[in-house]
Amino acid sequence: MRLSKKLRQQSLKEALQADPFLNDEDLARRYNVSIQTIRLDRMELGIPELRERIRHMAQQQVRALQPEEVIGRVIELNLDESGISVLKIQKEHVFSRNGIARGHHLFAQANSLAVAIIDAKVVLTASANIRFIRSVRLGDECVAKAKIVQRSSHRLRVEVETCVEEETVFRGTFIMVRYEGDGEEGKEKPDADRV
Amino acid sequence: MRLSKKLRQQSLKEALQADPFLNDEDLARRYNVSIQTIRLDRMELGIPELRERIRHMAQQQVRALQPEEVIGRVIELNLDESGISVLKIQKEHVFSRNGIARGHHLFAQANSLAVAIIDAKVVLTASANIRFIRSVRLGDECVAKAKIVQRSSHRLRVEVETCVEEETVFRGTFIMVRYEGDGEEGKEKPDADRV
DNA sequence: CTGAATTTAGTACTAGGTATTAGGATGTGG
DNA sequence: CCACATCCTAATACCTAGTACTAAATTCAG
Repeated sequence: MRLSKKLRQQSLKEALQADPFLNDEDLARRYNVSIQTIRLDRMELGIPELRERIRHMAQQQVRALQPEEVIGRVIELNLDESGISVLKIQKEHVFSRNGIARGHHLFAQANSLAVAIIDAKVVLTASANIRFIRSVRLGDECVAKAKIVQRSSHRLRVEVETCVEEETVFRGTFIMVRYEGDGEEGKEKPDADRV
Repeated sequence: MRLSKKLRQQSLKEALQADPFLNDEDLARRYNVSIQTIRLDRMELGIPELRERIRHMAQQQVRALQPEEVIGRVIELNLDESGISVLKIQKEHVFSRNGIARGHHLFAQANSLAVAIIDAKVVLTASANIRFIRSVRLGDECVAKAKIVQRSSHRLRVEVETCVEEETVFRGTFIMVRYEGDGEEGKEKPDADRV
């Protein structure tokens, strides 16, 4: 038997969520209705046509593809001194069950900022000591401030503190290693203490 | 002046790499040639039409969207005991300049595994102490082993060691907090020590 | 100047639609 | 049972962004 309009539209919505690559013809076959019916349904549900849906996905892809040199957006940078980056917590950063950000995203913001403020060809993290002080939630704007607090020839200590509206949510100390990489950039691991 | 065929095709390739959303008409205007010329160029360069390009990108997007409950693939799991996950280092995990994996991806693998092995409604990371022992490179298979080494009512210590072919590349100790979340799942932060 | 390479024009056809009009089927209240 | 509404389908014209193909015009190089 054919589904009622309501059920069909409900199902249609879910089907397209699961597989946005279905065209109207596929859908018409699936629900045993005419293409026109499917089109009316899409109208009523406000679902754009296949090509628009695909285009939309591809556009997000552009953003997702960006090799995320730094996680978050750098808003201040004093090379070899300090830097600030901002990360807005989106759906993809949180546990779906409770809307709390996964720790590694805060870590990633801090870690990549620590890398970014150091002026060298190659910068790697050797170790880190971190604390997640308060939970961060969907929609929060995390402002990470990084500062170099100690440096020797190629070893640096960077402290990062991340706040959401003046409240500290994360603190970490990163030991970073830098190499000028003069002529040996692509070579194999020179020793230890890298990532 | 108009570019030579060779130069135009070179430039075309780069332009589409930078912005795959350009259609033939846009390109024809850009290079002051006819649409047909652009189409010949695409043929010769083996560049598919706009819609195919977009479709391709969107398909990758599907994979990228997967909410990555655990970073890496879990291959063994003894709930409330231990677990193992494997992460193959891909292009998107490494610094393009040297092919070395960014630290936060190793951290993410370890952290999400630490979350996964704990049997509770809500599990958060309170703090962590980590060391990046050796650099990990493009193509490496990182095998992370996590073990709960200490537990009290809602606080657990998890140790994670990640190896690439028997060689330890990462070690971390994570202090995790669990909540059974009985009836208060969606509520605001109950206290501190969360992420 | 000639011949090849290059560019352009034009036609027929395609997928996957939009937008619109109109007609048929089905159901429901009076 | 009729009337009206809802729902579904059909048909047409049009759109974009192409492919595939033929043919003519232009440009360049020897």
